[in-house]
Amino acid sequence: MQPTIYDVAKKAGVSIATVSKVINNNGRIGKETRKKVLKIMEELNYQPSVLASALTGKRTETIGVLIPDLTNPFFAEITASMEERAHERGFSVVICSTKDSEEKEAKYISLLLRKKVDGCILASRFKQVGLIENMVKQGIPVALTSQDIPALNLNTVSVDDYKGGYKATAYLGSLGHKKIAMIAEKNVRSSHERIKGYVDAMIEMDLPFDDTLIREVEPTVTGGEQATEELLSLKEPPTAIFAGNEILAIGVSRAARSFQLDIPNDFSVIGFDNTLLATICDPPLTTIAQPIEQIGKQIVDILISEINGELGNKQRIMLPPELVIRKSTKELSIGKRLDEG
Amino acid sequence: MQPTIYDVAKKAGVSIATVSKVINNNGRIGKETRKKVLKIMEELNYQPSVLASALTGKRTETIGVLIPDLTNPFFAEITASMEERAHERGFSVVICSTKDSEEKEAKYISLLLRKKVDGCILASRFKQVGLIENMVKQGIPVALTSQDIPALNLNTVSVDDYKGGYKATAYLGSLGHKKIAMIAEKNVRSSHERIKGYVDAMIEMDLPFDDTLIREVEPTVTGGEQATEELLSLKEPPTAIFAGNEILAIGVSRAARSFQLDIPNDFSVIGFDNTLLATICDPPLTTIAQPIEQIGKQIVDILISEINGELGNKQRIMLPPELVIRKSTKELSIGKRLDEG
DNA sequence: GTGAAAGCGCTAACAG
DNA sequence: CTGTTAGCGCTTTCAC
Repeated sequence: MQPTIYDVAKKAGVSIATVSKVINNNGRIGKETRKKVLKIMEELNYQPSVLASALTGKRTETIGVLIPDLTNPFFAEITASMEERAHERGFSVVICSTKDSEEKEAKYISLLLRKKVDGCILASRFKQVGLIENMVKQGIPVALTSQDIPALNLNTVSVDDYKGGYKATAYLGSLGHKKIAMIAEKNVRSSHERIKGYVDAMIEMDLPFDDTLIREVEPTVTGGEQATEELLSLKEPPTAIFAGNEILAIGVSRAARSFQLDIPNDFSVIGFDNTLLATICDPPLTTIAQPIEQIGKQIVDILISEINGELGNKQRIMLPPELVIRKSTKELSIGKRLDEG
Repeated sequence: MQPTIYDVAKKAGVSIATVSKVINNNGRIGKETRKKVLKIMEELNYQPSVLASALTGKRTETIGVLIPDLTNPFFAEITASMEERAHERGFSVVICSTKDSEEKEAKYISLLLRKKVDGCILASRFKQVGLIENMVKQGIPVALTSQDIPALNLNTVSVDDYKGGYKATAYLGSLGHKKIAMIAEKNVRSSHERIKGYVDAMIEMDLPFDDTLIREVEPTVTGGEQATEELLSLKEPPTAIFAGNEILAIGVSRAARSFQLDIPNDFSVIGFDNTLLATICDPPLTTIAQPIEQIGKQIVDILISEINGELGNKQRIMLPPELVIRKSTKELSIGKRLDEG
């Protein structure tokens, strides 16, 4: 159906070797010959088969990307960034949503192996370290993003979650808030780091806190909502909450509103990630921005470097998070401060 | 690096033909032999190369998906649904974001052709009909979603945009709103259909309207915001707006609020799509739901049927949209009705 | 039941 | 400069 190199060769009256050379722009080819071959390729709308090419030892120009869930704006955005960069670099990406299922992780890794992808990016929350080791052993380049597995020596690009947690909390403190709570996603390494940042900032600011102020929940709107309701029902409720991501932050806002609290006048919320959601919700969220674009771009670049064998030793890059101030945070009003006296 | 069929054959003491047969579960193979080969494959962690297999005429088990933009929740959600279904059916997907660029459309189509994908899904806003015809001519199965190109006889799954527009408008009317405006996305076929639905509903309800009540804008929050500001500045401003999608609807809400209008008490908004955004914004949006899951699933199923040659003639499926009532719409208050006399 | 061998479309020496 | 040829890893007749 689709023309092959033979069709081009025959029609151009040359050998397939010659055609191959003009395709790959190598070897010495006469100017006229090249022009003729090019013309025929055009006429036939010939597209060289990446399959056949890869079979002879070249690359498939494909990288596999495993993410937990495309419908989560954070992953959608980072995937978009990886996809864009990969295409710029001549690679395409095959996306696999693991849904946090170990079964799917295994299935997709095997799938990617069979398809002979040139490399793999595991974005966040990949569970089975053994599978990763297996790939590495088979010689396929692997890179991690938004998660670090210190036990493995792998290329990694992630944001400094600890610093992000610290910054968020410190900012709330700088606004005069004393009672600051944190709602974090459960069972995720990066979330633990954010909590550590929160804790250290609280200690450093000499602000009292205890376990009741730290909630680990499912990363859903209702998760954030319920935790907030509980927190606001405390005898001494927090005046500000640091939410570990923006889905949670939206839950926080919703609960606060149901308690008749005006954001940011009565109550402040800060999120984490800086996805579309932060700009879209009302009021727009103050948040700790991850450089999503840059993370995606850089992880792809590093993976491709490794594929090209250009990498000496593994890269471990930690990008700084940044505070983005919008409308969901405000100085604690004098009245409130006096209340807390 | 990775083991091949030869490695397995040698270690198992059989020929590669035999191994091939056990892989594909065809031909007659002795029970013992099969067991032994299977065991060796396991030991070697052998993954048959899809490349080599495809080169002999089998499928690549890959489908290409072209969408405008992954960071748009609607496309992210539909992509997620397609990806999930494709994997269930044994296919993987390579994602290409066209960013509405004709250059990228052409580049990605060519890429997918070179990779020998088994088929292609074009999701919305694909511009160059010629490119599609080309693929079809080369024998590549193509399916369309969220867009119909009546000139081409292609498999299509989309929502009934006309009916959706009609329903949205009729619902607003049923709430007592008389002055209903529409803000739609520019230059998109499906958007035009939604407008038609709006117009027909207005006429049928005998509600007055003219061109000033219909705005076509860029599909951004600010697009929706500005249009709404203009509409609300009219001598007789609308009491309800039908937004062509949820990004626009969020812009509408924002502008309404800046006009000191309370949603839904003073002002109603209805959106279209029913993405995450509708549930997340405040108040949650009443909207016309597209069956996103189903669209994604069905388009994949149809494409695979065509790949398998199981399809007699092309399918053109139009799914019904559904009204989802949330908190952004409300009966027009008596006061307002009297005002309007 | 099993294996030998041709061929899928292309690349990479190696000749000429 | 251009062509011949031997694979790449696998499938598929066709013999045995």
